[in-house]
Amino acid sequence: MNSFNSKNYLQQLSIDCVIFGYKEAELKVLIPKILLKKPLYSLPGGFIYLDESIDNAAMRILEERTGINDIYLEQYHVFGKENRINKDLLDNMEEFSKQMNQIELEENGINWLSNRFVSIGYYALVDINKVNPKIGKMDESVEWYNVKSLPQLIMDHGEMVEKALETLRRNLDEKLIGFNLLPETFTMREVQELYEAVYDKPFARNNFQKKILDLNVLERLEKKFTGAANKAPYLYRFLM
Amino acid sequence: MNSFNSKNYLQQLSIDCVIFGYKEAELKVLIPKILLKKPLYSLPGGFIYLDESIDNAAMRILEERTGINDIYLEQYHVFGKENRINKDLLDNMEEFSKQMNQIELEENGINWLSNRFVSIGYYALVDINKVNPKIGKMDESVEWYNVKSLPQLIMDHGEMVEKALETLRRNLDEKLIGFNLLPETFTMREVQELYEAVYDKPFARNNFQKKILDLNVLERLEKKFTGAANKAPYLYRFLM
DNA sequence: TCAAAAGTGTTGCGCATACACCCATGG
DNA sequence: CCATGGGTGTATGCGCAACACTTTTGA
Repeated sequence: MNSFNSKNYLQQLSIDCVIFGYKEAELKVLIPKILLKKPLYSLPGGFIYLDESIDNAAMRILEERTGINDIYLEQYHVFGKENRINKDLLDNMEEFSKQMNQIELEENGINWLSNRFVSIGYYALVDINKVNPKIGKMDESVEWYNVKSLPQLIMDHGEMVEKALETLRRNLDEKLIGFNLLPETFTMREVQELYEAVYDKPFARNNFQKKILDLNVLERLEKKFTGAANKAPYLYRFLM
Repeated sequence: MNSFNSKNYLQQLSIDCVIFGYKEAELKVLIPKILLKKPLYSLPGGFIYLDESIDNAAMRILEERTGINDIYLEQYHVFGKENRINKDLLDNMEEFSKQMNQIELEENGINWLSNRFVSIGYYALVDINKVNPKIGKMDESVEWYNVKSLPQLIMDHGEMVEKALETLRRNLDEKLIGFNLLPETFTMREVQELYEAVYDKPFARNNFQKKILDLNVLERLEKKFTGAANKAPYLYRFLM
């Protein structure tokens, strides 16, 4: 891996990704923890090469983090307040950077990071079972957090998650993108619990089943016998 | 006015505005014509000062063009293909720039404009009667064009209008933003013709009236007598 | 009195919701 | 045989679309 060189990137423009996953009836977001004295949590992000489209940059950043590359991905908002500076990070790098000279600062991108950045927000929907979260160079760990109980995030990243969730809610029904969060086959109960996690409200079981089946985008497969003392549910596969 | 200095702006990031107006049952877009041998049409755009939010930059650009500043304005998409360069403009400035030296090129922003730009798309809804389009330094003219018969636009600006119109259609009902396109008072027919212009399809008069009135956002005022030999329509005012 | 445009009412359909019931499964 | 959870059917209300009818206006 080459050392950091800010000259390769578009200046003062970044990408941040809200990566949604789903497991055990919870909508989750992938959040790295930055390795510093005071723990900082931030969205996975990155920069755009001079000869790279913003969509490709987002895909590259996602692949770096998740190891998978056929991900549902959508640009949803640009965050560009005038004072959008990564103050949390800089405050906690003071002692770190004091021991460096100017050249070292440049080489490690510290000066670069002290700039104002306009950030393009993307959200991604992944099958959480296929993801092997990769810990970045600056990170201590990467974890899935329930979207309802995220740790405090740096800068405006909390707001970025909020807006991503709003967009997901608006698009879930219309674009039928929810199935990107599920494994290859799933039961109707899983679909319902996913919807309930996204909208944070219950749905009536019979009406929900009817609504989803009437979309005509699911193929009914064999039954799933779990050993439980009840009727075995059908498995489904998404057709599009 | 100061001479152009690219150092004052965020690099390689621009804003382009699709300014919608409405008149005579037509949805219109404000398009400047760039002053060159070959006529070029482009969206009104500009750049972002280093200490300016992107929303404020968009408002400033709009005010420069329209003279009004309480405009409905919404960021809708970022356009960032890898080769997004203003080739049309550069091709037509060759002889122009041949006669300049390097310093003059810099001073006039010609070199700056030859860069790749990521552009944030905004759309605006204005009361066309309040606007006095201002001709920019580089422009030959600024005109309102029917969105259905725009001239050929440079770069991806045609695509930008398309996407802005899609967004407007999605938001018109949900956010009740259409009234920004109408004058202070208006008849129900005008509202309907506006909707028909936006969606490019007819609506049934009685059902449309009922739908709009049931929103409870209009105040019914006095009747409007035009001298025509038919029942006088009510005037309405938008309440929000 | 008449044409043109505005205002209002009625009916039917589709969709979402609420309630109810039956079925399969393993202990 | 029973508790549990899955699958399906029916009634109701609301919003939208299609139809019809009445009212106002100035020539």
